[in-house]
Amino acid sequence: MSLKPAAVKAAPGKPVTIMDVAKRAGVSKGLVSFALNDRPGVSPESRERILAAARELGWTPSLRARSLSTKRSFALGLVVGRTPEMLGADPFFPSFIAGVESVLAPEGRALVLSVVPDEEAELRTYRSLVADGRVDGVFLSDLRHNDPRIPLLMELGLPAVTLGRPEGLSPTEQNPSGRSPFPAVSIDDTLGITESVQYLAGLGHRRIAHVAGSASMLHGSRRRIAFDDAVRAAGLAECQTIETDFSIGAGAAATRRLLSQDEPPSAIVFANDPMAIAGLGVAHELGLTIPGDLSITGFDDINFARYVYPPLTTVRTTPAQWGQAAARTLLALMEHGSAPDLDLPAARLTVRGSAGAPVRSASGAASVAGSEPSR
Amino acid sequence: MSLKPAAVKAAPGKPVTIMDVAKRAGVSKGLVSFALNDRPGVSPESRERILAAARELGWTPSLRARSLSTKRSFALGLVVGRTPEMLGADPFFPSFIAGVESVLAPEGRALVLSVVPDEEAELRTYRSLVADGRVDGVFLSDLRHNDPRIPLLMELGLPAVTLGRPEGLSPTEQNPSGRSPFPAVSIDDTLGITESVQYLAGLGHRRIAHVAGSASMLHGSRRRIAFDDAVRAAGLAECQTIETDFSIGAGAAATRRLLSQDEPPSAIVFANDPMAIAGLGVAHELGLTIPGDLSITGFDDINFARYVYPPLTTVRTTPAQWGQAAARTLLALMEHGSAPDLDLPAARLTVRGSAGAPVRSASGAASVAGSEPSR
DNA sequence: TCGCAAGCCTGAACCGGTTTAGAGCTCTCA
DNA sequence: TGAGAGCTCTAAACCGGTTCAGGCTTGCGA
Repeated sequence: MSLKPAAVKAAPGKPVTIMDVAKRAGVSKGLVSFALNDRPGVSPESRERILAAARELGWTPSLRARSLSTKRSFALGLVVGRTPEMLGADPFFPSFIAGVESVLAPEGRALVLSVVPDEEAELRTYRSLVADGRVDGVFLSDLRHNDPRIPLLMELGLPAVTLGRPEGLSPTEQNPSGRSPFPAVSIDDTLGITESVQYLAGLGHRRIAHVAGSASMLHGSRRRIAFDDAVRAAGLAECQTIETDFSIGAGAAATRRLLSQDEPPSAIVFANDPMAIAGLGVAHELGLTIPGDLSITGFDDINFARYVYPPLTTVRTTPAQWGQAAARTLLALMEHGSAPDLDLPAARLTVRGSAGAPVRSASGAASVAGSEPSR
Repeated sequence: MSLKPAAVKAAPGKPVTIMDVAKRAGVSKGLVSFALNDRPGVSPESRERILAAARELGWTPSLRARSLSTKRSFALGLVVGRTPEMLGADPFFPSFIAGVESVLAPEGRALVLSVVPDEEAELRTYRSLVADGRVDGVFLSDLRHNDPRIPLLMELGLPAVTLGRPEGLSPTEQNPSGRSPFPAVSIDDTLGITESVQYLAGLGHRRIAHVAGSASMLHGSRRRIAFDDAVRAAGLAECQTIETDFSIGAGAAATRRLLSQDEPPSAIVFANDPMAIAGLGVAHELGLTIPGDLSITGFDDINFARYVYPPLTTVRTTPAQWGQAAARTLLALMEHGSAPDLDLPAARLTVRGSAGAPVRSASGAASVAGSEPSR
């Protein structure tokens, strides 16, 4: 009885099917299916015989056939609505995807990725993913106010997990409560902003500016609100906020604008690291010393943050863990029909060198023109 | 005759199938299939009637059923063998993927993405993608010497496109010529390195170092050879090369090592931008002025390059266009069974501020303090 | 007028699984 | 002893397309 190992598929002629296994085990193909999906109604002996036959033949059920009869695709989708530049600048997605993959791969699930430039293409993509039955569920990132994707996914009946808790959905006929029906996996990012402001205020900064992300994005406006709250709590005068689109270029432009004012801020809180790094560059270009003349904090703790000069004081997030948690939640949702919301540990401030005590504490900003103030 | 637009699927009950269309058009389902895939043997009238029926019912053929009977998946795969950190630091893949997507989406093809940490997982992933019939072809990036993926893909019979021309395959039984059977889409990256060295030499640099990528990667060793050649052509003494793994951290460490020598280089050519940016940080930290005390060039022209200080002189590559070209080539390969190699325009040097004339031309390292040379 | 080819079309097999109705058997309990 | 329950298992339908063998018309040349 030569038990050939699975690897020996020998004849490249025809792939082995469930029928081959059934014949070899001397049962019907239906029973093979039952055994494989370990469902009740198969005697232990038969089950063993069937599994052995499958092993010997090196048989794996055809995903395609399974897909057709079960109407599932065993794949999850991620649609990223960003321009290539925005995507490239921000390491969030690569890390997030790596986290997702680390959960999906062992489960035999694949990830279908789409990158689309605008909202119209984004919605169209969800529609076609569903129409083609490409995916069984999707990840929803970069939540926006009154996000059109949520009613769309409800309409399409596609399971989803949101990265963060959606808010500001206007109630619709289908969704009178205005609440998202999808589980949310969230990381509190307000604490990091709060800590940043507290830290800066504690160092003696009185004029702190905020280079915010797009207010149409939930995390953009949330961080902005956290900033305002923290500023108020710290008893600082009103502090300036500039809204951007989260892009590097916008971060540079905002920094330039802030620093060219009569009374420039002595510290800037950036809503993400790429903008903070651009801000660092602008400050250097203007001849400012960091953190002497200007303190800078970022958000995300991207890989670069540690290696720019001075190393960026920033808020550390963990996109890979977020990806893992989101993937697990989505799988659970699909398996049990529901899954609880999940809150990951809040993002905390990581202190490095880009923020420090201002050279002159409160009075006025150091003169900007010449690089060296007095000395 | 109410022609309901496709969008009106009304009854969410049962999805429309090819049978519904056949009935409505008064033909057999076989003929519908023929008409849809416009194959000969369908009269113009029938074809028109069938397409109209399909339109009226808003019918799209089921991808799953098509997959089962045609044994195709209408999806392409990309397996990225990088750690999350490496992936996140380098915007190559996001841009590349965006380019790929821009070609795939209109064709109704999807992209299946896998991120794996090591070579073993990488090879396993290709195997399971094929076993599951998830993809009809794959992109092969980050080519290595004697790349094990090439014989594997040949064995699996999976169409592929290589990013760059593979070399150094040892001949095997199946592949006695040792040549890759897959079309290659390449960008000459040696010109950029050559230009970098020429540019630096032209500015008066005599001691130019190279922080190279991993020599096990084809582009790593190719850039290194280009560097050596260019150095020789410029008549410079032997120049130092440090091999790294392309990571930011390694770039920083290499820079530190180079600059701590008795006779440090006056210019460093980095094999990618993340390392160059880290180099910039180290130089600043050591109190060096750039480009007065140290000139730096990078490779790739990532988004950050323009916004660091000083803006990075680097070699511009176009990953998105590479992605487009690779996707088109892969589609052509799958359609016609073969596709020609394609060479994209060579990457060229983009001059910004991070490289300049050394403060003191040849003799020794310049004094570090002042930033303005003479003017 | 017949034979034959070409064009159009149908019916059925097929892809490789899942699922369901029900057959056959054994066991239990009245 | 016989009805009914419970278990194991089979056969066949089904998912929704593609593909192929062959049937029916029609037209043309012999």
